[in-house]
Amino acid sequence: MEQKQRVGEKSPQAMPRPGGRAARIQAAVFKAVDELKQAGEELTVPAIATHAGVTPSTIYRRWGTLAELLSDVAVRHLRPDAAPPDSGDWRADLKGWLEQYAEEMASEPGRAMIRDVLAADRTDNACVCSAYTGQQLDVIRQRALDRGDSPPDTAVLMDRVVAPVIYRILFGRETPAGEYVAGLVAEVLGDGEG
Amino acid sequence: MEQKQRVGEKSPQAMPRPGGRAARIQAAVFKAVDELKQAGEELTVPAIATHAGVTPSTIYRRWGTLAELLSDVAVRHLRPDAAPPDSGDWRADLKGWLEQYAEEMASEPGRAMIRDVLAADRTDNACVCSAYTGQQLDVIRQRALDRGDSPPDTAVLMDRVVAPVIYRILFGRETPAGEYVAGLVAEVLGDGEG
DNA sequence: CCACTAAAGCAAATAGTTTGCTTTTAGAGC
DNA sequence: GCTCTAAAAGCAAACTATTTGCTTTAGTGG
Repeated sequence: MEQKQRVGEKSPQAMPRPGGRAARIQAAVFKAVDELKQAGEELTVPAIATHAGVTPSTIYRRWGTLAELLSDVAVRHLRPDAAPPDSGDWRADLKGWLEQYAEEMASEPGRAMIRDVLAADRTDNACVCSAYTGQQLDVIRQRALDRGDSPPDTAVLMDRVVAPVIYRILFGRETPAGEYVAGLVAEVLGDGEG
Repeated sequence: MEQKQRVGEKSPQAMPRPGGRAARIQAAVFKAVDELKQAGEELTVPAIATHAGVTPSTIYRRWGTLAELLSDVAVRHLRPDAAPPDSGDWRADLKGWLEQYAEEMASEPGRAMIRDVLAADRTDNACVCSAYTGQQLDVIRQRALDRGDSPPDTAVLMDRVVAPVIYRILFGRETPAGEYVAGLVAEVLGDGEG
């Protein structure tokens, strides 16, 4: 018989058997990570396992390493929960969105999440993460297109605006300020089209 | 007598007592890391210690964690060993330098080094790493200035050319190709001035 | 040359990880 | 709905890595 495969979610962390238990345990473990992080506890696999009411070996067998688990937790939080606000002025929306994005990513939790995503051996989470960003930009661009405007390509926005912000967060001594971010947007809008 | 402080190197890894032994052991450990990596061995602290003829506790006390050690090893390799070649045409030099930089960073060893640098808790190594890049760019810019030309600011080059390359390496599904890199340079040179 | 101290060695204790085996449970076919 | 199957969880015993207290070594300054 052929595969029926009605996968409930296409979330990170492929679940070859999407029955209730797998999901329940995954949720418990993710919650445990969040709660321990919140509480400022040491994030170790045994600690997470205990807090989640699960055996360490369960975590090791599902995720392999702590880094992979933390990476999955991070992408989860990096998934945007809403489309960028729509003010009717897509340039302003772009600027606003980027300012918020930069602030969020430059914050300590934000930086930690990026670090966690990148620390995993598996590279997919990083791609997913940047795909989320691209999708947000696409939403803003689509609104511009709908109004007959011609916004820069998503790839251009990623290169000119997202990449510099992330680069500075990862490699810079000080975190990118709002003024700097606004400058990036102004530039890409300024020379992308008259 | 005042401090004589003939510090052999001002390398990363502050050495409060620059006597011969500290340096010898550091070198032995770094070499051990390189050799084990080369040999495809599992990179663990005990393995490195054994290979370096040193106790694990020495490594733990000096570096704290494997991640910190690997980070220090990585910056060491990321330090440029020579100034960018000088062809007399700084635009060509810039393009050539970036192409080589991108290729090096996008290679498996290159990616691993960036990962290692970013994985450390201490954030200084990442800054040092980007400072190296800035210095290389400065050399090229200085040549342009010496000829009365007006190259883009280093910060602009970092944002427009280095950041996108690194972003794509870290977050992208496929590695930035030479054509793409050349395009970035062309753009920044194209609209930075005339 | 001696005293002083930072750093290394050593080894025991602790903590984290892996693994073989057993048990549970979701899903498929009847 | 009931059984069968196999993926995934539990358990516990190795195993490996990390931490730590104490001792020893070796640069540095007197």
